[in-house]
Amino acid sequence: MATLTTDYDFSAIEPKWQDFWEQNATYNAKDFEDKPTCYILDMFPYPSGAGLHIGHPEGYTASDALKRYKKAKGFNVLHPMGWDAFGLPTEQYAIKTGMHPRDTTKQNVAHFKTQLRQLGFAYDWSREVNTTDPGYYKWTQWIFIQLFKKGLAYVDEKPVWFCPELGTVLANEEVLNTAEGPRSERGSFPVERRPIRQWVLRITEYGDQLIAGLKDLDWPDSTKRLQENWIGRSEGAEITFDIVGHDADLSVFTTRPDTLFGATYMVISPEHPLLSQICSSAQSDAVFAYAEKAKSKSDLERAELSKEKTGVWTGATAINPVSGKEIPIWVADYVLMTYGTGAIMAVPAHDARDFEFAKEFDLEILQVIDDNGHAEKDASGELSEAYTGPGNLINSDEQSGKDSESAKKAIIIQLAAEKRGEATVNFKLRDWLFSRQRYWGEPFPIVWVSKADYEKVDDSLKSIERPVSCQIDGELRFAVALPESALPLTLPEVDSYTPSPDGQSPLSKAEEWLHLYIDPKTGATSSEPVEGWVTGSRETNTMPQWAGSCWYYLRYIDPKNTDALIAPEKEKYWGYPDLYIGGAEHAVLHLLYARFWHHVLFDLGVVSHPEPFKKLFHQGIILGEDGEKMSKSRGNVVSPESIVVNYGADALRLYLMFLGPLEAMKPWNTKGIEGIARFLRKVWRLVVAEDGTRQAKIGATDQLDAETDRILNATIKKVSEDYEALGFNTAISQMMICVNQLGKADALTLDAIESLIKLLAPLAPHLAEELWLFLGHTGSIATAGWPVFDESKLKEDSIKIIFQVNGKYRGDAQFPADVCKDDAIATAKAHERISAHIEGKVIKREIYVPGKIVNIVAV
RNA sequence: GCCCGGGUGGUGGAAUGGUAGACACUGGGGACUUAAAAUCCCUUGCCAGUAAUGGCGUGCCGGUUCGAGUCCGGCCUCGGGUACCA
Repeated sequence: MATLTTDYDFSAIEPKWQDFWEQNATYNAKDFEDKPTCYILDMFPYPSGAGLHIGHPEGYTASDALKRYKKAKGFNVLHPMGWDAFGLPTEQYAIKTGMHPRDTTKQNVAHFKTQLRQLGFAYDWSREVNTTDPGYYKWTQWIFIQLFKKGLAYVDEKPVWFCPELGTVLANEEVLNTAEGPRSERGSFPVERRPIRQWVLRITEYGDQLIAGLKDLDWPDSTKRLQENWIGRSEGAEITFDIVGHDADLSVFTTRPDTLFGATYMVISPEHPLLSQICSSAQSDAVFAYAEKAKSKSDLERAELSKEKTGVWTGATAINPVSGKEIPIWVADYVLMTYGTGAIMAVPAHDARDFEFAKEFDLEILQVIDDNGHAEKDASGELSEAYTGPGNLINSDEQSGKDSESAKKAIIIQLAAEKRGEATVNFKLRDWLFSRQRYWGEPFPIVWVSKADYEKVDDSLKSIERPVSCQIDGELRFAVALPESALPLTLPEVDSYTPSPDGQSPLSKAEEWLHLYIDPKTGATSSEPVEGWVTGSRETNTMPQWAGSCWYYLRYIDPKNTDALIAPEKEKYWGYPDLYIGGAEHAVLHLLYARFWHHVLFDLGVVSHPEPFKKLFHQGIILGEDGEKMSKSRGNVVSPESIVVNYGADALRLYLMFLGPLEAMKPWNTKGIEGIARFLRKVWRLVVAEDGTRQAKIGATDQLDAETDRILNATIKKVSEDYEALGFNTAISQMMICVNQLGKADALTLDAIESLIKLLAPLAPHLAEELWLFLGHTGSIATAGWPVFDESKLKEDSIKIIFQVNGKYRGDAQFPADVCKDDAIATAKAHERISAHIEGKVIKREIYVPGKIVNIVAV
């Protein structure tokens, strides 16, 4: 099968080896093989119609190279690929063209796969997964049922972001705050708030575990911190205030119970349920008008327009539970209904927002924490800013004199005794809005039945501790899970993929699919009435795209299992991914959602480790040549395909890695690839002579000259270490140095050339395989092992010592490797330039760093 | 505002506290060639000098050190994330 070209002809070489790896299953993982395992995971792509972007091959080259390196080192490597194929663009295309999203997906996947192959990525395609495959989403639905039964899923009608253009609700995280107002992240369409019935997952119940689990993860610190901030755990207290003249009381959450004596007013959110009850008749018009205005604004708009604080007094007052003072209750939109209790105690002296508000409306500011001179004051000694630091309490009756920390505890204990408060923990993290009013997603395996029928349904199909109910078409309905035997619940065929303008999913029009009869004992379903069965209607929402991507890394381990999500013995053999490579744009959402599901699966006993991704690496973004983000509108997009045509996949791979550190954001530079192309031609010519025969100097000696030998061994060492640490850019530099040196040498050993080719193989696999074959080997270089360096060859027999005067370089000299301190210093002082610099000066110190430096300190 | 990253030649980037600029790209010069491509060699931080050499140089200011791109403190600036979370 050899193509004996005399020149480096990548277009002939590359497809041949791509076929070879696939046909020989060279890089397929083998379950239970008696070798150390290595599971390398890429973030799987959404197969869009546009095909691969230059950003995809960056991370994928790194993982492919690492995979080949690990394989050569003797690991049983699992490196799979799949498709995150549910999602909006495909569905938008379906709405426009009427083409079934399934068919579009099939085409796009085929295109992506071809492109990935052309780049030489040798995935284990026998383990390919596709989130839209019923055999896959059967288990996505299965996981949902487990969440449902554990009481971690519920339905809520609440104001959510709705995008009329996309016809669906969006999670808070999928909405961007732009100059034109809130817009959808995908497509940048206007979005609005609408109350719609939603499935929600109680991710907040895992808040503590998700924070605690971060501690042992080998992730970039910045990503861990990002998740930590996003979860936003804060410890504090819930405190109850009596309202004057009302039976109702008002609870607030605070992280600063130590400042309670300084609470001089309270604020409730405009959406607070108590608002209409407590506001006085005199104030009700003003309060109502204010609340209406606030409601029309979103959280994002409120924040945006928050240059000045606004608010209205409700006419009500509350009692400060420790000072007994009567304090006014205001309504203001700077207090969010979605965090804590939707109401706060305002301590203007020690909270920047409350301070600003108090100044605006001339409310009392009482300092209760001694700032020790840290806070700015005006001429009359009044605070001119809030002091938010800790300190000893003042103006706080019996608590005065205590420091913040002990006062917090003391006040909580006191309040708890009076049943007016308790220590609590709050999270910034909200429950996860888990439904979309779309067609192209996993259907919920849920049937809605009446209350009377619900009571007949077997417990195994229910969320027992927390029954899920809601109003559908004016009737109270209860959620029942389908039994496992009914999975997968597949998508029905529909006439139109267009969601209705009222926010109903296209599935709501699939009448035959929608209405059914269900056996209350087993959950079996039928489209015809059966004696003793009850009527029900299916859930018409579908799951968001995150669902399928939450657990795909598990399915690669056991992709075809029809009886379980994953077989326990395979799960134990492979464990979790040893390395997960993907963009930092998923630092919060995908990685948090997947961790949440994995924690739940761990609690269910499905997996044996609580955390899915022990080690995470973010590849950087490749910018356009103008240093800006690549985008069609800027016209700076580089297509991988055109590079492959002109330079070959090996050149593209090498160049992507040579651009800079993998984690860095770096601009593309088309000219730079010439250097890599030159390098590959040099490697080729180092082995293959112009007449197509082996270069005569290979094997012309059985001993390399010392310098070449040293550089070769140093290269094996550095390249191995760099691959291990994903430092591909410096590995390539070192291989260039090595190739330049091998080119200079008069005679080479065969072993030297073979070592170099092995080192290069992970990054330029096609070229390496071809040269390996050319040198007379049969079979893949993947099985040829990894070169080993000889430590003794790294030592130079003469070493260069740098001479400095006062820390400045002034010369150097060669010494035998075992030179002693006194000789080095004596030689330095005798050196022409050194003596010129120390002449007439007093030598104060002589520093000798063995084998490296002599520094003479002279004044 | 807060939280992360960065700032090194004309460019991408190298540098366990030890000669800053490895390795490349670009530019300049040369060899080979009828010519071009390819290839090879020299050169390429700035200033002064024919040169040897000297001075200056890793965003800015200061500190620690015999010695700082690297460690510490304070700024400036660019990029990303976040948005009143009590």
